[in-house]
Amino acid sequence: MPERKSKSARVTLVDVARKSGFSPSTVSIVLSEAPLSRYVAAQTKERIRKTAQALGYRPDIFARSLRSRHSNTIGVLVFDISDPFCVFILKGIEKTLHPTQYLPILMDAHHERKQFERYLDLLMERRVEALIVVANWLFDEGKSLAGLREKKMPLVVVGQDVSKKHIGSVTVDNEAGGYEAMKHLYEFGHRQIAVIRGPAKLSDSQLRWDGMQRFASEYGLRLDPRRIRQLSDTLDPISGFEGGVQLTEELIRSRLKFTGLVAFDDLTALGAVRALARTGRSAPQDCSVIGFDDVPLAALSTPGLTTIRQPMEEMGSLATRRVLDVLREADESREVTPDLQLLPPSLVLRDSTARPS
Amino acid sequence: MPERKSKSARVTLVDVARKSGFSPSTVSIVLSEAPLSRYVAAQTKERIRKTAQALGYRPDIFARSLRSRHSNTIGVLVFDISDPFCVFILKGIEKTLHPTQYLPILMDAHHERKQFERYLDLLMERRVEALIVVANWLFDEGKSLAGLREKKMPLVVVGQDVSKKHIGSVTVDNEAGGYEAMKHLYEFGHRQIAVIRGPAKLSDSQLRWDGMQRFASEYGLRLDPRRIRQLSDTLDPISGFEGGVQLTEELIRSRLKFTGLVAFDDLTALGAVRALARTGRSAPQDCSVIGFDDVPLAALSTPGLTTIRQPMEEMGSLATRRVLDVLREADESREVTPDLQLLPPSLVLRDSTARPS
DNA sequence: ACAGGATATTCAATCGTTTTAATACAATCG
DNA sequence: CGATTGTATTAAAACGATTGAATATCCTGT
Repeated sequence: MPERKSKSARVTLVDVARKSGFSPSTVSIVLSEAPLSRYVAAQTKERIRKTAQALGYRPDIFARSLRSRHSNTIGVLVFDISDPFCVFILKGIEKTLHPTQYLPILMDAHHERKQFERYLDLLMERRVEALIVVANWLFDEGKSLAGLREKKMPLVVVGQDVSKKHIGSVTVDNEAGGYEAMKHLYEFGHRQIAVIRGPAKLSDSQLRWDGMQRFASEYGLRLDPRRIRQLSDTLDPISGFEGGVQLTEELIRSRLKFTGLVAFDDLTALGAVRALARTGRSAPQDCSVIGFDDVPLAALSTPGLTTIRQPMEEMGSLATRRVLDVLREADESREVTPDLQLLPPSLVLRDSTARPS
Repeated sequence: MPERKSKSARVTLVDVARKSGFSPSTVSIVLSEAPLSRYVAAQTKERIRKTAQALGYRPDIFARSLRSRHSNTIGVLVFDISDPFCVFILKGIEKTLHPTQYLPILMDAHHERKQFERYLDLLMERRVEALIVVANWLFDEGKSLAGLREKKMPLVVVGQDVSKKHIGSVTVDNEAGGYEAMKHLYEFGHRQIAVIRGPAKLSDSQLRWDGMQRFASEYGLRLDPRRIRQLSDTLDPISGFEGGVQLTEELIRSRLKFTGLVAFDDLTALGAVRALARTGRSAPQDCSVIGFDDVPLAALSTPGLTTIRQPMEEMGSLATRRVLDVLREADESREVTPDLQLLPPSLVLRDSTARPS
């Protein structure tokens, strides 16, 4: 007599139990490697695993999560996935999460506040156990995020410093980066250096500028305010490029000589390169240009863009390890003081900078 | 006397039922807008919704999915998220899914076959109701994917044509694109045109080349085989750039004159631009260069890259609508013949092409 | 006055796990 | 020898929703 025909294709834990001759409890304990499995005879484990394999059993994650109160997922909320800045952070997150039990659930806020809130909500609904926010730009989502602290949801923001709101943050050391950028041009022999600062609302902008000023004062370099420009506060990530083009053209029209230019980021730098070309100049012959970030484009443009690299994959990885740490200490959760972690930038030398001619 | 203190913060459907004075069934029916809610008095609905709101009730998706057998998720498996080609396809998918009940779950195979299989598995485990595969490059995942057909899982591949395996596919019309690229250079007056074809293993390569040949034969243009090169079959998406540099340098060294170059894709084109620059030439003055794809970089490089645009967002959107259609017809699932849908490419004119001097 | 349909609500079973407490037996201890 | 401890397994109660069948009431037409 054939075994009773299963009406649905679904193989359940009870099926495995029946077939293997043990109770559902035991099967569950073995297959989910619960603490109690310490007491299960090796032989039993073996047999259960074999039959599970043979039947092609796959646990139902919904039933499992419902009962165990664990979703085994971590929410990743990114501000704009089309910003090349994000992608390698995501890679870092993913690689770090890969060997763990956790699965990342990725949401893209498309740079819109409403979307951000909505997806944040959706992630809560999906019962993620922790949250990583990848924010290249940030308005004042602090409010939405602060609410999470009360729910004891582990949270780290990467790319922006919100440690003042007692939210764990991972960023590059922007101040050091600004310092390095300026230093690089200075060491090549540039003395008349223009700067395109980032949007005022972005904390990165000030920090990078601080670094440049620190270098200038340490080395007795004068940064003429007339050679300093600032990007406007638009939110579009691409606007850095347009801004770079315009502000560089302005600088050129001002007739004030400059042999080097520190751009806020790579997109701005590419804009500068474009502006130089439009006016019959070129980098680095007529003006050295250095960017910030080291987005993938930087290596592919001509000339290859010299830039200050953010260790993006490492940033993603670090952020991930932080939330994992919190998750592990679950109950004893010592309420680890959420603080800022800075990663060092590094200079990537390509072809857009050279000695002044 | 205060109401009984809830021991957990969790508000459940039963709580709403108690508080509103209706049974859990009714509450469920109302809040999930089940068919039966047609019969529920408007007043009742109102009251239930109000108390749910007041209590801050959020349904438990695990319980819900467990019982209803619906995950309300759609898997999106991308080959390599750092390929700029993908990003806008993802945007298209997301935007199309946004107004629906479905949530995309994104996985990145990191260009590795093993990862691909693993994530495919994970998505099945998560009980996604449909699958969209975003494949810029594709080995022969046909096998893994064919298995899905048997499980009646709606599936569409975007970016590669696997319609021969009876798998729904959405791609750009590569043949037409190749035709257009060649036509553009021809109309500018170029007659000595070099071509860097794509890797042999990529079906795109042949199709684009077919289109170029068709144009050539229609217009009596001779494509000298000595001006034709082909990228090697490496899998790294960035390799297009390196390949572009090398093959263009080869072409230049060959002393064979060419005033225009059709590159396989934008990265290859950027490589060509780099090679020209290295040898003291420049686009478009010494040689017009046209790419394919219109990745974000294309607009930001200097010179801006003339290219054949793939309507990426539209491709993502179309793919999504296709799986949604299948999901809607759930039971009557007429087993819609999975076939290929082609979207038209378009010429984007920038600064890397011009009349020959 | 009653069958039968439409409206409005509820009962109770169920989805597939995990987990707590219980059972059964063997070994060890004082 | 009774009590304790440690192994090995299981029974049964959750987890929080959905759903098919059942109940109850109200119309409406004949």
